[in-house]
Amino acid sequence: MKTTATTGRGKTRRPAPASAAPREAKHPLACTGARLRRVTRRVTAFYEHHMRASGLKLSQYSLLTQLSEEPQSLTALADRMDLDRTTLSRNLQPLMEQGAIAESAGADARQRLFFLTRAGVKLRTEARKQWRLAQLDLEQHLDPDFVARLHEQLELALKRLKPALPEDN
Amino acid sequence: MKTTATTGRGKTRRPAPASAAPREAKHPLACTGARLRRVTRRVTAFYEHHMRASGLKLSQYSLLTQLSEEPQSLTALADRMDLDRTTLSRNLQPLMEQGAIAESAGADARQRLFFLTRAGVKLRTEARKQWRLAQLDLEQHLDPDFVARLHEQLELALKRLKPALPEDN
DNA sequence: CTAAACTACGTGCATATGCACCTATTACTG
DNA sequence: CAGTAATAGGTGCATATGCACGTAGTTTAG
Repeated sequence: MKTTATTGRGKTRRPAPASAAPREAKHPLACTGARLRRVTRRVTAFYEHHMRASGLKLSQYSLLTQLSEEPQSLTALADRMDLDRTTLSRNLQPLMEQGAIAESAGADARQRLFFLTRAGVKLRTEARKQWRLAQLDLEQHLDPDFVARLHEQLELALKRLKPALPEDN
Repeated sequence: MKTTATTGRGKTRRPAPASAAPREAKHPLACTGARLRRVTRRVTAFYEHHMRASGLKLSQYSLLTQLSEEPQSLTALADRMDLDRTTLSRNLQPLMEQGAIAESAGADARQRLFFLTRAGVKLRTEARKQWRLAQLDLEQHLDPDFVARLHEQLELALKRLKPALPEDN
């Protein structure tokens, strides 16, 4: 196998082929998804670092926070968080085993309503301190206004993508 | 097993306990991490939907793209993508089994240099068409300028967070 | 030159994420 | 009311993600 077959130095930054679509005349059409994923990885690491002491992952803290507002069914929570039902179901397990979250039957025999136990409330309250430090530290690194603008953009993106992929099938 | 015992009245949705949250006068100090993760989930789903036909996940396409520039070692690639080395190592496996990526020894006996095989190049070329449609569709949903601004912000965030968590230990 | 330090990578474990497919209830319909 | 559609969840499978810890090759201190 020729190791360098396809390599051939690709640094010749093309001088705009003048033939491309108008949209790309401006930007190189980079992958938004990959960028988002990458930034999310780094930012997540940032939070995890701070929240380590709390014994909660960022995702778990988020879950507790969502449930702290009111008991919710799996589907409702999944919709609210843009999470797959089955993912959410499994994400809840460690927290249930840990006794932070419990479930009760809903009006519907199929439904399971999840809610924070007393221990869960306490756990979240403690973790919130760490989360707060993480958030403040992040805003210090990124600049508070920058973060505020980013939040607006993220919210807007969510709104605009909502109808884009409602429920495929 | 029904754990409903302790629950009793699960439907007593408490009327918003007059929450004491006067702290954040300016903004509600929302979680940037959770928002990013949520948007990333939705955007990822958007891409996956389009790329389905290619047989590649967005993450795999990203990997192939990174490697298409030049063969790289695990660590180098991991650094470049803000990915944990071990995560990257495992993400490469399906692509290697699939024959899209292969490895060769580097100058250093410890190192493994990964590169696209001929099949990998082809696979990526094909997938790129789908990716392109996804990207264009996304930009149509979000507005191209919006996306451009978002990219700038994400890049800036990366830059500003770079020194924040170099290599913990 | 040898032992410690460093570097590149791997394994086991735990969680995160979503799809295809399956079961149990409930709602709807003729 | 039987039969079907719609709803709420679950399981198995595959990938994604990162940490703690372990191993082998490399560099460096003495």
